[in-house]
Amino acid sequence: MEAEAYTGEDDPASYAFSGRTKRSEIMYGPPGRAFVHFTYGMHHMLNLVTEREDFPAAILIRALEPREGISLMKERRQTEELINLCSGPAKICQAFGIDRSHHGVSLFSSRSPLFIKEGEKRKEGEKREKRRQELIWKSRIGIQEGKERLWRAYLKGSPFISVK
DNA sequence: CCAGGGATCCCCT
DNA sequence: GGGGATCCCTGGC
Repeated sequence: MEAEAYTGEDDPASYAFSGRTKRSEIMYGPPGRAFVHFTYGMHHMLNLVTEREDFPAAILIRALEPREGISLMKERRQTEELINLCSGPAKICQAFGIDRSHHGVSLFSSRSPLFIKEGEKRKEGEKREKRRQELIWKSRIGIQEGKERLWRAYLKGSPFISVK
């Protein structure tokens, strides 16, 4: 529902800005791996490594619409508000139980403890999407820069995002 | 070796 | 709208 791109060594907000370090190393690896980042002493954030090997890039998963496992997510997040379960990068990790143990796992493999799955086809009788949902591109959250990089994308009209 | 700061969230005012 | 919680990577000395 909402994600941000961090790409290249010339992106000041990317951990690859200062080149290959222990922290940024995974961004130089093959695409499809989980990059779990720990910050502010208490929060995890989930990224998907993208681009070819040796080119540092990742997508930060910032928000999504909860579909399954709602009750477990509510318990982990200590809230009854559906809208508050996954409306932020650290909230997602809390709701899904993602931590550093997931760092480096393949998000493309169904054998992983965490992976991306193609969406189910709509069931008979369910409302069919008339057209592709439109993406809105804005500047990234928490990054101090102008509008030179509109690298945050979210589904237009979705209530399940972190910031309007 | 140590200080600074961070891709956040929650609670208070 | 502001501050605290609280870990760890990075860079500078």
